[in-house]
Amino acid sequence: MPKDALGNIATDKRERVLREAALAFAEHGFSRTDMAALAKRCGIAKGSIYNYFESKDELYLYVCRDGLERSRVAVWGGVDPAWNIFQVIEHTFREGVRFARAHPEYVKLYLSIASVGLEGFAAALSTEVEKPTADRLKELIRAGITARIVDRDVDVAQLAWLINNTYVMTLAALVSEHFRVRLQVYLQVPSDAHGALSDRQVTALRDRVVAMITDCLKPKPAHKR
Amino acid sequence: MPKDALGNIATDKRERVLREAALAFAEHGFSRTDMAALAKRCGIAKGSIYNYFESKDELYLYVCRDGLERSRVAVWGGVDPAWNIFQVIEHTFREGVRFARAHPEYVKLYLSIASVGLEGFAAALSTEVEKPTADRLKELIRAGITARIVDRDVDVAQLAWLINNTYVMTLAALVSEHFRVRLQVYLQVPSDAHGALSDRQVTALRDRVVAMITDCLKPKPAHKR
Amino acid sequence: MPKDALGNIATDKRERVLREAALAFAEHGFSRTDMAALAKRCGIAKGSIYNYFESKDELYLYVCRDGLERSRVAVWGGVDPAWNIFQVIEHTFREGVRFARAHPEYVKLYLSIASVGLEGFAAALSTEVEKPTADRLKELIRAGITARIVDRDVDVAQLAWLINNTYVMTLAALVSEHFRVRLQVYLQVPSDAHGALSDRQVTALRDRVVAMITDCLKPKPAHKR
Amino acid sequence: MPKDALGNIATDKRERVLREAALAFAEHGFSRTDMAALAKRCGIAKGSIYNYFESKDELYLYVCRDGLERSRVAVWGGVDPAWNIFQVIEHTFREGVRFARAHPEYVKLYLSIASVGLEGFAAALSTEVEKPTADRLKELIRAGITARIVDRDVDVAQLAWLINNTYVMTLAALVSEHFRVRLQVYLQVPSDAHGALSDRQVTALRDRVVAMITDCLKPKPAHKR
DNA sequence: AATGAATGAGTCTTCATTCAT
DNA sequence: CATGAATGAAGACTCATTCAT
Repeated sequence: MPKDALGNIATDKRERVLREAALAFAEHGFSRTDMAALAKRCGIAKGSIYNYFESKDELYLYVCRDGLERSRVAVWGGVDPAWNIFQVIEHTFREGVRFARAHPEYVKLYLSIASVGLEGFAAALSTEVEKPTADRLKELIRAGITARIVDRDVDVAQLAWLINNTYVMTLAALVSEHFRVRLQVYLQVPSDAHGALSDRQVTALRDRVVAMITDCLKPKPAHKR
Repeated sequence: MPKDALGNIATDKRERVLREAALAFAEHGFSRTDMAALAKRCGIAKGSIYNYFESKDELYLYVCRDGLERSRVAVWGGVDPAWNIFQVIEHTFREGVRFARAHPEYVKLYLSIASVGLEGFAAALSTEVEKPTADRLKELIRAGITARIVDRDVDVAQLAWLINNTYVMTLAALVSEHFRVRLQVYLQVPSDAHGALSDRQVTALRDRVVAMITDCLKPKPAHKR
Repeated sequence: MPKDALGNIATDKRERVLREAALAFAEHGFSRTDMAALAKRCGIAKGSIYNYFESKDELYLYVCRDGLERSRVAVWGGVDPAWNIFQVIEHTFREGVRFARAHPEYVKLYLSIASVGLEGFAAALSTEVEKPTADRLKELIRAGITARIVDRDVDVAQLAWLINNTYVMTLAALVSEHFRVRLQVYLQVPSDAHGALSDRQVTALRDRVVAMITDCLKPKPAHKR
Repeated sequence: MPKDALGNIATDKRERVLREAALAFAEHGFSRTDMAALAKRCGIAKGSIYNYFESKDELYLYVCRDGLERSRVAVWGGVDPAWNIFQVIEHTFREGVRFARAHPEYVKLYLSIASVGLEGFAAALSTEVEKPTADRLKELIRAGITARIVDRDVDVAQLAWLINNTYVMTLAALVSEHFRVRLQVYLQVPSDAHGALSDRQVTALRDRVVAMITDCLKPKPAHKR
């Protein structure tokens, strides 16, 4: 969808544009991001952006897609096909949290695609983004049931949804003021003066959440009989 | 915070302004909502809005707050203090879903306070909105444990968070394109041509979700022994 | 020119309106003075001003005229018809300075009628305001020549103009940032931290200026022969 | 202070903008000058002005400064360092009057910086504008005293102030309705139907004023003895 | 491909004035 | 005569996009 020119420029310039655009959109939101200011951040001329992309909309869509792909690679890239659901959850939550801390802008962009006023974008991305994860989670749960490491009575789809809800809410808490406050109100995690969570707290939180999910998956003793 | 004039005008005019503003902000988002167009929708002159509110920002904040209060009343207003956690969940999910279908705009506004670029607003509202629900849920779970209708080993705070996550995601699916698609991808709920969920589907979904939560809460057979 | 209503309201309310209007116009200038804010300062409703005056323009004109009349009374009111030019200058400069310190707003309004963009107003007021003073000054100088206390060779009209120029510039320095700075640059009068002139400095300045004028008027020794 | 773009555009376009802005501000005053109308006068788009200047305020300040500099060059540019005070007064009044007739807008802008409501601007400009002239005048008077062409008893600072007061009032009379009326009331200069002064009258007026000043400076016969 | 000046529709906000109560 | 809500034209400023160089 971007213009050919995007492929013809130096790699580091392309990376710079995509990075700064992601940061800008994440920081100010779509509407409040100023193309002129963005160009300046990128160290290029205003007009140059329009050599790479047709419009602000297209740039936004591309940056979102690109960011979601980067997330996917970071979180699922190292997943071993041989792993079971517990190993995968352990891994994806760990990598997801790490990625959210390293690149909050991409998580923010993910959250923003659900934003009011941007539904036109969402339609294009939602399935594309959610389907692969949903399918893998469900497949892993089913495999877990077969392997008798997951309770046989669970509602597979529902549980996959719950796991991903938890994942999304956990990452959201790391990048969004609102979700961080919400999480703290529920889980009573103290925050420092600026409201940020420490590495230690984040790790503890992640482990606590993973434990909860594991607990939901585990075969119930009563049923083992 | 609004100007005195807001309190001096006819009730139905005030309601009209608040309703139309909520609809407009929910439909287009904060930035893309045009004050002139909004005034026209309200059937008043552009300048009149500025007799009621200092600025677009103040109007937005007021409308959000107002909408959140309306949600609270609709969902928690009919809760009987004598009810246990299961009854309350049953009730709040039922009323929450009903409210979301009747007034998707308010749910959208709730989701929007987490939006990028509006974090200044969020700070003012997040705790105010989340705390009461969090406290009540946790209190109900604790009471349930005491009454031996809830598993004694659950992590109270975590479970309250999980319940509310589920609530939020369910309602979000009713008002947001992205969350609806996401839910359908996970739960494989079919949608009609326009992507909307039928009443029947929504009811079934709600019951399925409530059942899952109930299942998480119930004392585990293994522990009963 | 004002409406009848102005004459029908309590005297203290009328005084309040005229005083606050003078202060407001002097502080912000005509264009930047807000009728709503002015009404609030006056402790009356916005609409009430329009019961007294047809328009902002009319109010402004009336306030200017009123202020100029007050100046005239304050400065020329106590002038004894028997006094000579030196006594009158002594008196008017003393009272003028006193008035400017007590009511800088009226002096500011005088200066403002010369402002660009308000020439329509000026036309109505200029002659009305300047003529009486010009005539009295010239008459006094002529009488001084007859009485041989003023040099017989002076250009009467020119000197009257010069005296009034000096008067205007002196008062202007007391109420206007620019003219104060200008005067200080020329006369090297030090100012305090806020740039204001002390009573002592003002008195000294006034006497110095009056002395200069007196010097211009006095018969030249060379001519006495 | 203006943006870089101002320096990058064609010289004639820049000159056009500065000229039209000076004319517009001088004609209507700051507040009543409409940026959209100004842009049209300049033959450019509304937004273009904002490529050159941050705001209306900045444009105004720049135009004033620029105009004052032009005045300075026009009036003082041709002054020969060897000239005495009489020659300089003769020259500056002649050139000042010529400039005021050719570019009344710049003289109006000078007068406007003293206007009520614009005092913020004045602070920045007053000293900058007045100091050089004040210093040169005082130096010339002092040199005149040394050369025995100026009365040794004059108050140098005061006389410099008086000379400049006269200069300002004379030029003001050429560009401002109020000051013209005021001057005519004092000096009984007749005006034509439109109130304007003819070239002949202006020249006569100028010579009369210069003569008065010269008279104030000249050594008094009494002292010559 | 790069630049950045030019554009003008669009947006928020102000404010003098009116008028129903 | 008092009030203050209502009006809508006006005005400063923004910004995505274009295009000549």
